[in-house]
Amino acid sequence: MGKTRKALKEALTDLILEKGYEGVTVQDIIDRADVGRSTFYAHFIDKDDLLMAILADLEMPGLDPSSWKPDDPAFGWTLALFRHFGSVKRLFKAVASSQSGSVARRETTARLEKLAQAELSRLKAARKLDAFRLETIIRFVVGTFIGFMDWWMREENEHLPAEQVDHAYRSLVLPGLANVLELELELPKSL
Amino acid sequence: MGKTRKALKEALTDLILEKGYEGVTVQDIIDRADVGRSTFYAHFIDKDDLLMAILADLEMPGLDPSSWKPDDPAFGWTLALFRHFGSVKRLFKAVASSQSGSVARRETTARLEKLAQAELSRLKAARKLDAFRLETIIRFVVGTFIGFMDWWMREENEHLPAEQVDHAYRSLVLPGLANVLELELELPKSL
DNA sequence: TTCATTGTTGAACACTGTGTTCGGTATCGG
DNA sequence: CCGATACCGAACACAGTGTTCAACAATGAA
Repeated sequence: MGKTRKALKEALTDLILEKGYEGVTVQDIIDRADVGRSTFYAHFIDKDDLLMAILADLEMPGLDPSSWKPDDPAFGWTLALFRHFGSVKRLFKAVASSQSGSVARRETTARLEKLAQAELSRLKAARKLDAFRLETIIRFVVGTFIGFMDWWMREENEHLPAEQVDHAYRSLVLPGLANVLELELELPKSL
Repeated sequence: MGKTRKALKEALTDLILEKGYEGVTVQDIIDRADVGRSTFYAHFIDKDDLLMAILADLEMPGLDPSSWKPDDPAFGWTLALFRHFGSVKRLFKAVASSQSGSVARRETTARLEKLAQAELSRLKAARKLDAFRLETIIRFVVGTFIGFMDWWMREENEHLPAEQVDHAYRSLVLPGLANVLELELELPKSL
């Protein structure tokens, strides 16, 4: 299992939440994990590498597009995503919040873009739109999703249930999608 | 006028565009600006301070809420904003893109949030919504705006006219606003 | 038990970058 | 010409990174 690796991951996770990714030094990490300096470098190339290892623990199970049915509601999986990230809040905050290294954030964004990509082709949106417009839309869907996650992870909003966050997300984002995709989507009212 | 200050600002602007904010060292800056090390620190506290000085050159003239009329169209100022940032593209890319220090980005976000704040109170949205919902909406408006700027500033999209970017922005963002604010807005179709 | 393997340790080191200090030089208005 | 101000650059102390190495500990198979 790797006791040392685990200790290092937990140490970095804690430290990021305490003082932000940039502010954490390798010395801080090995002190917290009670591990020798050379041991750190025996396991990870550098701080970024350790962060990516933590990111790997943030898998998105059951959210792969292959399980979607053709007649599922459009973007019906957003609630599942919010729920999942909510259940590993600590990890997500450490790894993908604006406080963290941009490496991990880019990785997360890239993964979500694949999801959105798959969804749009399932909806046959590609028929009406060129690649350029598709990319714009994907960036919009993912950018706003991460924006909402950031906002949710702020201390004042942590207590909100995933349902409410998802509802807010859908109220603000789906109307725009319906507009440009010329689709009828079930729109949540108000906020 | 400050010849040295100007040289330093231009040096950092260039260097950020070449290799990203994080990758630029003080040594790089003073070499490029052809300025002594101690001179740098005589003018600026550190790299972040210099970045903030560049940010100050990115003023948003004529975009202050005090000039708005009560019957202006809702969010009618977005095009002016896109145009303005487009006209100082280099500066904006250096200072507020995802490549740059998060300090300047936060500053920019904060300024835009004030704009959005003012717009929402002009629209009397505050009557229907509590502070919590208002904040959510403001974050949405500003987050998406910066997202579109980021996307516009990418090399492949640089050539796009501000009008097209604004149109895409409005098509995707305004419908959501109309939905939650229960307002009728002029919605641009398609993309 | 013995032995080899594998993981761990911490000190020492070279290196890069930061921010300060200080004596000396250039420039320019009055 | 004087003096103020701006600039220069070498030297320094400091913090952090990533590497190396000889020694030590733990484990498990024969």
